[in-house]
Amino acid sequence: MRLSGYFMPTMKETPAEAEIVSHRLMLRAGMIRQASAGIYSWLPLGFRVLKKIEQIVREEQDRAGAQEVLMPTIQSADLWKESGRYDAYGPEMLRIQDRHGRDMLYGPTNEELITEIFRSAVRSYRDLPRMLYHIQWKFRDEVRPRFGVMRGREFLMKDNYSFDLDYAGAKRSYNKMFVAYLRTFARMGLQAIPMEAETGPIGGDLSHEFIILADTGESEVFCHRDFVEFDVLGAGIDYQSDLEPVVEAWTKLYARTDDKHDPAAFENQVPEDKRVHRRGIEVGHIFYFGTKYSDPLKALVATPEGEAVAVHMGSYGIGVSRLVGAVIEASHDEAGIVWPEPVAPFRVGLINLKTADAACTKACEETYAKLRDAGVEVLYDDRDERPGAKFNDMDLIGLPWQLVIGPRGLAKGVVELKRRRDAEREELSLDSALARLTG
RNA sequence: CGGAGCGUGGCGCAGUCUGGUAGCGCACUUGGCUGGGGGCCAAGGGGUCGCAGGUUCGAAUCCUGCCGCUCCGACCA
Repeated sequence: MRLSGYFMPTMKETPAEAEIVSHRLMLRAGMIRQASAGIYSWLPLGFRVLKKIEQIVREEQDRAGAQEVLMPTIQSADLWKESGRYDAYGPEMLRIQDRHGRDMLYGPTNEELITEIFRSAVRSYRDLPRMLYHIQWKFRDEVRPRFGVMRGREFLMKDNYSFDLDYAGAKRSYNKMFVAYLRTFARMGLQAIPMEAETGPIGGDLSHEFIILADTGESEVFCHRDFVEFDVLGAGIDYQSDLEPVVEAWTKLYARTDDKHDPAAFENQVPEDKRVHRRGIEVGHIFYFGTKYSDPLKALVATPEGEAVAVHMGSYGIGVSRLVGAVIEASHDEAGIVWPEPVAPFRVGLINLKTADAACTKACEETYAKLRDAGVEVLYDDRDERPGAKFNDMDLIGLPWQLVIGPRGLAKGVVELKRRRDAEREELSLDSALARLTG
């Protein structure tokens, strides 16, 4: 992509409305624009990141054996009256009426709808287990939206629902999602720690929140330091195998958010030098809630004995749009965003230091073509701007690699390759730089 | 929903107390000089001062109501 024609309105100054760093940087980098409180438009750069994150979530859901569907944003209130949550949910739910005066709502979550879909099609234990998920916009009319996309009213969420015959089956599904979540966040360069959690209005009795550590996080967390070094991607995962040992390994150490925190237990179970007390951001939440919805909504299946029983369900959410902000909270510096490669909007930023210089521009154009031909996602700054403006913009948007080509270096036969993460710069020939970026 | 604050050009702000018809920096346009970390000179364009009503000869400024947004708290993916 050529920056000269790319819609990326960066800002030197920070809009007054943004308080936390991810919000500020997303606005300054031209990733989002606020439409109204807690509701955002995604501009090209931000949208690319959102799509990258969404795709990683999708791949790991599929790998764990879940199947993607797409349910609507607007739901009929009838189902919610049936489950009893139409009255229970409160003003967070955006209630609307269609032209016939029928009660509708903009879905804050989808347990009712998925259960309705399931019950209409499944009758026998032979059709179990199933895991169905979708990635869809939700709306929760928060009292106070804040933190940009981290706590918006409208947000993109992956929610998965599992259906099993009994608790043992449901626990197997729960374990699959537990492991899938660890993999999902690890692939984005995030160390997510599963913590015992309150189940909230969704309900249920087995639940973990996945928290990433970040100084600007919204909640206080307490955990064992060993969590920070756990590696989940190293070992291949067979989702057909018994995952209980993996889940146990990840849950036996102390890890709780402040509302579940027990100082005495913390001090008992965790040696002083292993105690971590930091702030964190919730990026995922998994629940087992048994027959809470299948009972009232009569999602029944026949057992091998021919008895009709309510299915055991779980739900598993990941805040996809929240993750964009969360990654930035976990990965930035004074100059701007520092994208982990898997979620970066582009892998390489190519900087033409002097577009007026024919030789320099020729080298840049050729390099741009070669990188694209090699399948590298590259953003080429071909604007007629001062070098300083280009450097600052490139640091701000945080692409992992910057390839800097200028007349001065070309005269010596070198270009500069800069790694955004640690600002390490290296002068090398254009060919070796290309080899590095395409290899 | 309690508490606090803010709405003045695309962004950041001054002007409001003490009423006299709107200003600064950045950005933008044109020309020139420039060119390795947000340059310089010159000339320009752009604002119903959130909305509505009121007071006044005269309102960004005073009064009333409304709307929007932000921050702290309680609450949540």
